[in-house]
Amino acid sequence: MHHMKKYFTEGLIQFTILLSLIGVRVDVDTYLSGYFSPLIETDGGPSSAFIQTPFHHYRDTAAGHHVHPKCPELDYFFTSRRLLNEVRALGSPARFPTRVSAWLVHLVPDEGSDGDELPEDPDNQEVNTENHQEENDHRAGEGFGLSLSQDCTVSRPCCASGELSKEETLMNQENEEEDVKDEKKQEQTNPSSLTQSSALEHEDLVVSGSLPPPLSGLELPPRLQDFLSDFDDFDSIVPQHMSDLEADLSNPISYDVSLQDAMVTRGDSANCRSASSRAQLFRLESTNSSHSDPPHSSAGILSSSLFCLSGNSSRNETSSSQLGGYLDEAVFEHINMLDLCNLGQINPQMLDDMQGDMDTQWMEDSDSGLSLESSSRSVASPSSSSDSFGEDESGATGCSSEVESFSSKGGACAASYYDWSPVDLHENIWHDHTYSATQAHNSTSSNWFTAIKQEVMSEDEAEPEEMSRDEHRVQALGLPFSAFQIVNMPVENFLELLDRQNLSGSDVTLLRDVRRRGKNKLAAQNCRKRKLDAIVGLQGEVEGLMVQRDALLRQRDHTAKALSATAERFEALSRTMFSHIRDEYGHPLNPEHYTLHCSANGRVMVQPRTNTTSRTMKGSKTVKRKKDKKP
DNA sequence: ATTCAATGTCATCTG
DNA sequence: CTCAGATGACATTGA
Repeated sequence: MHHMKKYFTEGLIQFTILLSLIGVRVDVDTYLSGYFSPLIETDGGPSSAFIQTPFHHYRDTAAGHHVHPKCPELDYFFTSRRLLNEVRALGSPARFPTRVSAWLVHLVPDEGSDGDELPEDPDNQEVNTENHQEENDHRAGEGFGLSLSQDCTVSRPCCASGELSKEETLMNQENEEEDVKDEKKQEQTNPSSLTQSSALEHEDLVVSGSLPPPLSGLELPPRLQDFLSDFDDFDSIVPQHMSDLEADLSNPISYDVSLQDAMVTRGDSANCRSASSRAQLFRLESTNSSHSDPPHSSAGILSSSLFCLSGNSSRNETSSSQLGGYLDEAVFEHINMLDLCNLGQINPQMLDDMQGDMDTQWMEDSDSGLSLESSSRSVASPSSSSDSFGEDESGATGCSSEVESFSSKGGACAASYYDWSPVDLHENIWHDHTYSATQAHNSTSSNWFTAIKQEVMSEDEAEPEEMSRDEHRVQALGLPFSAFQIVNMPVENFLELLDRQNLSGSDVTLLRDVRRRGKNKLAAQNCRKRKLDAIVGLQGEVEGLMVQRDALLRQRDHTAKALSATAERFEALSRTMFSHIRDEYGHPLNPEHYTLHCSANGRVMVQPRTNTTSRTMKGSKTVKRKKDKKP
């Protein structure tokens, strides 16, 4: 189920982003009405929307597990972030043809099936014209009228007619898989090279594939070039704000991923998106991330909560971050929509099959420490790594039991996982990572042991092995307490424990060290989280100040222009006045040597200019105030 | 082999 | 003084 959902989500997201960027509003609800409709379409050949990079297929395989080895449950988030970054990188059109060409592979055979000469094909021209129109519409901010169904009139027939051979299908898939493999490499290497190669590959596909006879190889490249040339102007296609905001997108603080922990704590629910806003995909007016919709979405619990992350990430962003807001919301909203709709329609057999993979993922999910929120989800993984009971505690306030139940629910685990309410998730993710210390402290002295014991027992069941060094040391003492308990028990109980157990001095020191290290570990984690919070806050502050600075600069320019205009008017008025003013000899005054001065009482006086004072100083006293009446 | 991020640990300070 | 928490600095680990 995860495979299918992720696969479809990926494809839809990418396709949606692609279409949205060229101004086509995509209504995915038509797909959601029938969950497997994409499958039906892909039977006849890979629909352009669903041959997109199947990251999760890769991630779920042994070869591709490295994609997100630490936190598969946050895979949505990271994948969305990765897609988001890709889209952000589209500020330069270099990467874009990779996706576009994948789309074109289906577009061309469809047109070829009509048997028309491509350059003269009116439909084709219509398509191109339509694209241009969409682009123009998009420029005007009105290009959201086209629905997916319209677009599918281009791509679907080729799938239905099965004109794409199996070979071509496989090649397409391989292409996409290669894209997946090269995704990371592209990040470091020159993106244009791969883009070109990908485009070439797709072009080769088109040329050498099972194209109908009317489509000769000589005709296609110009067409592709024409089509791609449309996207060469991508920067101009994309709304102006996109390019305006590029600088901000290259923000040196990459809090998109790394600082998510910091953002987590800022996860006020007010920023979460409501599923009711599904229909407002990619609308400019809906892109302000400061939504106040409560996070009561019934679907996409994890993703919706992660959207809170997204919202938080852009919460402090000012206008210069609007693009991120647009894309974040578009991407996450799609995920939110697709996330968990119609889960009940999944074949139970498939669910069972995938359960194994899922368990494997969770088993393989290993994260030392807590990774704060992320690892808090991985409590269920028995292979949690080494040196910490912190990951045991990472369930923190009550999370472990839920995850425990999650991992034990068999085929329903995914559903139950997604059945977590957003509030629950918030409680489990956005909680203060003081772990159960607060819980233990809040509990009365009589039940502190029970509270800790329950938590630890569930965790011990989940992780009978992989104990930390301190855990091993404590166990070696033969004490009926775990390191977790020792860390989190009240100090009076800890002292009582030290007294009762007839421990040697070294053992007492060991237990004290265990307790100290455990507490300090949590403190360090909190400290780092706060630090990231501070960084993000400062970043938002800087952005706000930059906006303020820009506003002040604009205001200064405006004021300078007004002042200049006023000075010109004053000069003109002065010249007019000087033309009527005469000295005692009846000679007109030279405006270059004299200036009018308005006194506080409203009187207007004639004064020699200061820069000419040296020349006219001697005579100025006599010339001054010859006439102070306005004409 | 090197780099880097994440995390754990220690020392120290503060309330 | 002890304790808990905060934080800088360093070590370790894994990608």
